[in-house]
Amino acid sequence: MADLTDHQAAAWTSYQRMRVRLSGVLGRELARTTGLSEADFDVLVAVHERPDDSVRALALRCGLEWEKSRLSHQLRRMEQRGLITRETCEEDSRGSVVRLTPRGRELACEARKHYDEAVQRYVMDSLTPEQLSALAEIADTLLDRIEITHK
Amino acid sequence: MADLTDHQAAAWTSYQRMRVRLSGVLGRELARTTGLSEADFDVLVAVHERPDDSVRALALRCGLEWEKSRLSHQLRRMEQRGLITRETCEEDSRGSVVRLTPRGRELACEARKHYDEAVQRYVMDSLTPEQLSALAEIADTLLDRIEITHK
DNA sequence: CCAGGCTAGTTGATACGTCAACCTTGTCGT
DNA sequence: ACGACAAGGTTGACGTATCAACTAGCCTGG
Repeated sequence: MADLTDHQAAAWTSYQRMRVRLSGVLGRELARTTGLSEADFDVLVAVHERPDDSVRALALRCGLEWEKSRLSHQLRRMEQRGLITRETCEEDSRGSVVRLTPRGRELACEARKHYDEAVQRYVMDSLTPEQLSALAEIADTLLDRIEITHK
Repeated sequence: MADLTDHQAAAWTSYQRMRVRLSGVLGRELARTTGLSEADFDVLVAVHERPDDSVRALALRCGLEWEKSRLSHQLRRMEQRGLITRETCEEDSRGSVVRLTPRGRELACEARKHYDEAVQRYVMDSLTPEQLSALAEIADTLLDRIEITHK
């Protein structure tokens, strides 16, 4: 197996730096404007997308592609801060149903607004339509690749 | 400020999924083959690139673009595991100098090999040269953008 | 129907990251 | 020369991520 070429290594470095910086600024933007972490945000948005602002924990877990213990810890903290509630599930009493509190709903909307605006500002405003399409295509290609070699 | 278009939102989602999956597989690859975390790896490689396998903590911090407390915590853990040592700096007794232990050096080389091979396998093998160049250009564009709006 | 295994979720331990407070040492203006 | 301030690092507290072990409810073959 040959080493990476200089060109490849440079591209990889740029990607890594971009990745770190980007989640840095987006995360700080969220924290500053709403006091939420990205994990909080992901959960709130995912739940808010469901009818009734409530969803089975299992479905949430699959949608987010999170470890079950990660979700469990995160939900515990969010419940303590009054963003969500947890009830035991009707159909399967092993399961639990997550529901947004009014405060959770409010923050979800607020955060979504700020977040999208930041993505617009930091990403969409800088890339040409061709670049954006190229990025999507690259991402989907790599996702397929990972999927395949890991199944 | 207009909402993101469907196309933009889809591209962003793909990027996010790719980002998460990719660091997931690369991280697990490192852990499996060498027992190192990505943080360990970044430090070991950065130090190993220096003459004498040693470097001023400050320089390391700048190179990695890490918070100072992050580096401090990380170095403490790595010192405990026998990967590095810390001595007080000659020229400036506030500072400290990080040095690889033999074991640290060995792991740095081993890990570098596995990591590059994984990048090759998961990324380079799937992308056309055009896609790779496009990715690098996108990353550099966004890095500039973040740099500018944040200075 | 019931024993084994499977599944949903929780818990505890440990590692990682960030923030703010702190300590020590250098530096610079006066 | 000295006092204030800045810089390099450490520490503690807290939130976050992962792994492994566990609990409890469901389901299926015999």
